[in-house]
Amino acid sequence: MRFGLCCLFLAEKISFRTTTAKVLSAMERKQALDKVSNICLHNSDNLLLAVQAAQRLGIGAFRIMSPLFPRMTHPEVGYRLEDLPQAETISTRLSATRAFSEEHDIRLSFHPDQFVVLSSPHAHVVENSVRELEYHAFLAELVGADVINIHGGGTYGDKPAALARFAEVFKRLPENVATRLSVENDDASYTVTDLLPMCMELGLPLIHDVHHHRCNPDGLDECEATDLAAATWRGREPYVHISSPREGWQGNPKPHSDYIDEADFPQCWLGRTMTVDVEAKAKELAVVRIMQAMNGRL
DNA sequence: GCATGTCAAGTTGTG
DNA sequence: CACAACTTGACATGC
Repeated sequence: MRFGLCCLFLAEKISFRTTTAKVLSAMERKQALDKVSNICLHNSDNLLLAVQAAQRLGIGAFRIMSPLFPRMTHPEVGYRLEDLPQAETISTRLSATRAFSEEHDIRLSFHPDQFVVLSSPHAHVVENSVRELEYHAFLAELVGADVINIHGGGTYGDKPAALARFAEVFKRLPENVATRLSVENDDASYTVTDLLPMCMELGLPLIHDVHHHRCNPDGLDECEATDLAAATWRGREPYVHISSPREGWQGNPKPHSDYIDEADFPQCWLGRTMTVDVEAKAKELAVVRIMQAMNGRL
């Protein structure tokens, strides 16, 4: 079992920069490309530092933040890597990240944000979503990430119809996206039970988020959900997600706490081969703490 | 320096 | 009906 860190560090001096479309659009094109080039290089440098820090801390997976190349897909201020003055240095840095990650078996993934909705009835939403997935796949190929994980999206009052739209879009995705895509149960709409038939049909891996499962239960117990989701990975190492509720289980359980409560770690995960992404505000400190708490029982 | 408002994008649930 | 939540802060601006 390996544990994964999501996007950011708390104590380590590793940071990622971003910018906004508004700022870039107020600049001359060349000036904007200079600015974004500096940010992309900074982020590529820090991504290498991130996987090195993960390796040093015994963390076996890292989720890369989506805006590694900020606003790359924006219709007005978007750009290609080769447009950036420092493109070559940036590529070199990403290759180094890939080489380091492969050498030390650090698994890399992406989790595009809520705007990626393949089940939407709106053509422009789906179109933007596919473009966003292509951007993630482009980065994934450069750094050697094997998973791009999204949610089912909205239900629009009819889950089967929404999932049918999802499936149709999936079948048209470019190969570099389709071979990396996974879908995760969420805390409001789609459960493991909802997603499983589509995942089996499409050969699409299902990520079991046990916190979402507890917020949005479907009758499966955690072991059943874990087993069924794991089978969709067809021999690849399954991913699962865990977090603890900030206000405890008696309050609103959805907001994430700083650390993982050991009691929230499913017993039936013990001894399994899988990647456990830790979604906790204390970031690498939370990952290290739960790894130590579970030490000897994995 | 530090506080504050803002930032592309979707959808759902809460007050 | 506005707004927070989602995986989540960081940047730009003005004092």
